Amino acid sequence: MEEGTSESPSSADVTYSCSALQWDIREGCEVRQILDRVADKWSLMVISLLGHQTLRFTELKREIEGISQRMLTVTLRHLERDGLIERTVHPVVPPRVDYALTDLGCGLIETIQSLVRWTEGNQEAIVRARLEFDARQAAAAIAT
Amino acid sequence: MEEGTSESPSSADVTYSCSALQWDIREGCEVRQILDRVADKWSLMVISLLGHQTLRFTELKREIEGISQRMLTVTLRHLERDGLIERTVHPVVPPRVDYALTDLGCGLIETIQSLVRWTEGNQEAIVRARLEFDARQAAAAIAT
DNA sequence: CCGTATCCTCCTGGATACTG
DNA sequence: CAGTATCCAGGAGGATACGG
Repeated sequence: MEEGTSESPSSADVTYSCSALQWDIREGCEVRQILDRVADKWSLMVISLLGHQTLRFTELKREIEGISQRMLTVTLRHLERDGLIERTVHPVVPPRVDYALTDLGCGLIETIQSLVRWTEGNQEAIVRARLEFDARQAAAAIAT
Repeated sequence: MEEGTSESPSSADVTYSCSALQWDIREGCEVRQILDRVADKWSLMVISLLGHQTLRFTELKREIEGISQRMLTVTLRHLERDGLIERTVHPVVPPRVDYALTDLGCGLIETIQSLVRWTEGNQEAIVRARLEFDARQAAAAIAT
């Protein structure tokens, strides 16, 4: 497992005061780490799927088409380490492992939804901004 | 500029229905893209700094210790493209360029704060979960 | 079934040097 | 001052094969 154990290998521990958001961003700061987890390519998929129900490894893999076995394992371990999901091993053959959201994980879903709603409410504006921006770029390129 | 122009180079356009979060995650979906922007290593720093006041390029670079000139430029372009910040070039010598948050950007700050508050409110639980997890890992490793 | 171990590729992002 | 261009190292993540 080479992914970097969230131990924050970089020793640069600079502190910035960001009063607009009322927090200090440090390398390896909590906020940063949670944000990284939230923005992780697969984490949100897993969290949202487990929002409905408990699922086992293979079921998750089947639902999340495109994820590799390795990345599903890695993602699940991260979420488990952070206490967002719970892993239950049933001592049967063939092995059966269930994954479920913890209370902490449920709370995160609530929070994320506000971000999602904001995005949905403003995505038209964003798309429009991008089109305008790209148009300006293109115009500038032609002028060269 | 090799960073991938958000044009979504991957043609895999799979759709999953995630009713827990009430949205479809597609490769290149809007929600994903905004989330990526929010979780970007430097974006939040820039946004929060511009939350107070208009700043120029060098001022931002000075405030965000550790950022390279290239990454500041890239980050600013992305935010500008999405309509979150506004870039004003003053035709003077030496050149002066001001960056300010747009209304859209201000709205994003509001939204992010709920995530930040959640993180702050739960970071003790998360740290505790990690310690327990790591302890279990260590115990399992010794047992080998 | 549920992983872990290994390899290998591509992308991100830092360092550096150069322009208007 | 405010970038752009180029090069390059390191890590994320996919494919594959194997183990309990």
